[in-house]
Amino acid sequence: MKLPESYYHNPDVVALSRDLIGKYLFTNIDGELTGGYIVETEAYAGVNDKAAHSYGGKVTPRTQTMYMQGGISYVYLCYGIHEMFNVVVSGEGHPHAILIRAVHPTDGLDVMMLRRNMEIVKPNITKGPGSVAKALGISRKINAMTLQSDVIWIEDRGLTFSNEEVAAGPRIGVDYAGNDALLPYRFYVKGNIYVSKPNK
DNA sequence: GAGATGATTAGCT
DNA sequence: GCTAATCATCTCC
Repeated sequence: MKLPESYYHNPDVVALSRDLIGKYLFTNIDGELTGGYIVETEAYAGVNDKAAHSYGGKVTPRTQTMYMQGGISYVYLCYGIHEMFNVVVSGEGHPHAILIRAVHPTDGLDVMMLRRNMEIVKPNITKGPGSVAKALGISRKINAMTLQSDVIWIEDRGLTFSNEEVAAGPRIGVDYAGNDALLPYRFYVKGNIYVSKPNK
């Protein structure tokens, strides 16, 4: 049921971001299975996107992961506190990535609560990219890991959302990117309680 | 080797 | 709504 390697080789990162809505993301870290279906994504489109780390074809020890063959993870630390999980897509040399911003949890809720230091399940348990990574146990240790592994993977369980249920809009937290900050590269399920920020 | 900064979040007002 | 927390990474010297 895992999405095949070829799924990630699509060079149209924006179309894939839309398609990932409703897919199931799972991790099996330290023997604890956690996961749920994706309700919010953002596309980061290669060398021409000012908001992407890879803008202008920049390659550094951190960003080299984005240039690898699609179908792997890209995990990195932001603000010294939050780790973010991205899916690398397209082919080698094309630094396209999709940031997973929110997940609707279905499995391992108790484990997520422990990781998040929560007593009860609240919507913000997997709301926002930093929260998703923490709840699912994602860390930089699994940077550049293939999504065909048994540690982290994405499944298609036949869940789909219609175009009426999915909205597109500008990305969050990329105001510095000038005109590119306005691109409708963010996709989310309207009204879902796990979606961050504007939600209508 | 030092200085600036960010795909953010939580907690308080 | 506002702001502190907090550090790997990048950019120059």
